[in-house]
Amino acid sequence: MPQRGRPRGFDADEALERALEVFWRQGYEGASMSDLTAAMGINKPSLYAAFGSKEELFRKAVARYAEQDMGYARRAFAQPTAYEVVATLLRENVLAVTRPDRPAGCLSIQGGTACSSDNAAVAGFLAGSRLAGEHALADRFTRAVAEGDLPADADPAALARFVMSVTEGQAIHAAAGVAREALRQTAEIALAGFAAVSGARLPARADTPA
Amino acid sequence: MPQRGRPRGFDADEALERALEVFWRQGYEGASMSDLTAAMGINKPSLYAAFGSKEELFRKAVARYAEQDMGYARRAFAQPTAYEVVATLLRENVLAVTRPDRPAGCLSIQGGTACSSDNAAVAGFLAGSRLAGEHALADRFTRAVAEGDLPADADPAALARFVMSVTEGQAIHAAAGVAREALRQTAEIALAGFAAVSGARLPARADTPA
DNA sequence: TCGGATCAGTACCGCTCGGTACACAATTTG
DNA sequence: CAAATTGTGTACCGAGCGGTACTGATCCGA
Repeated sequence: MPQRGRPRGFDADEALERALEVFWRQGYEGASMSDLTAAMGINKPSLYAAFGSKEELFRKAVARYAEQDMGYARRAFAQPTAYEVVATLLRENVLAVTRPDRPAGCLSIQGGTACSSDNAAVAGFLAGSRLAGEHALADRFTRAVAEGDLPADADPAALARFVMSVTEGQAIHAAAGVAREALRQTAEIALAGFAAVSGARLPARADTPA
Repeated sequence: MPQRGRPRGFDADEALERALEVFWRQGYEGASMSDLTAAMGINKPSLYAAFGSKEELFRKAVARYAEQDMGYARRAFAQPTAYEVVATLLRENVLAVTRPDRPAGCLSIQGGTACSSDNAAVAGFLAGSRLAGEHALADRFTRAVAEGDLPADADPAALARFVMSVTEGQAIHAAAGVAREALRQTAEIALAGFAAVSGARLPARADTPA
């Protein structure tokens, strides 16, 4: 479709990226429209024309986040065994929540776990998307049981809940300023614990780094 | 000291309790002064006279929370062995974050992990108090190494970080509505993982419930 | 070159925020 | 009783909130 009217004077993708970082650092309620427009380099009417409302902007930011910052989760799910799925998930999560070029922690939690009653939908939306990820991990574990790299009596949902609890706790630690190397240690403890408790089949060659 | 002037028309302790619950459910920024005064049953000037400011009220609420809702942590630290410390901590944490008579989750996280730049001190204060608890757990593990119920090569700080990550993740799960029984499973997985990885000396009689 | 369409910028909307001035009520002390 | 002291309730403060009306500027197709 050919363009009609005056062309947009800013890159919507880049503006969304800036908004994402503000939401990540300050949370949904803590990010004011002034904070957002200042970071995005546009005025409010442009923001509303391009993104609809503050809440729609937030949801689009979360979608962008899921695509470009949670990609490691999809890579993890594609690993051949449950052990490697968890190893990838835990280790990549440490990197993701401590990237020097991004805010610390995870948007899904920093965005807001508690909100005023007006914005309860935002907290609910974030909680729901985290639980959806957990459900996907449980499904992956169910497949692992079928494929024999988890024992038949393993509880996929409970194991997934354990792994996600660790990653969420790590995200909170990162947001509190805990260093990447410290979180790496924790991830290895959690991984070894997962292996011991789940009875997961281990990979042939040890891949625990020195 | 004898009373002078008009006596206070409300119970400050009970009012603080109501404020605590509002902060717990809605977070520091999500709780407006109107929300607070409505729940406390007093007017704003009374609140300011009795508690100073919104932030001071919050800090007092957190102190009260630490005393009456985190008591299980002190009980846990008093257990005779590292294994029992962790078992108590994880199991009692599940109960604490899913009490039917309280908001779901944990005030220290629901209070706010991310804030507007004006309120950054609040998020920092909460993060600091969580890390202080973790440090206390690490110290308890150091003692356990000395007492021989953790092996000499155990890393107290890393183990403490692991345990706290799990409890924080569980708190987030609870706030998202995950049921107590589900979190109990997760706690048992984490406990068994801790035992396996740390090499903690197990208690003589198995105390894993059916 | 002109009309329709879309975007940008200013200036504003009603509302709520955290916080307070002030008059009045209730109590103790003399 | 009066004076001193402290809490209560109303009514208000300046500031910032999320969101928008409106005026120009800038593009396209005819």
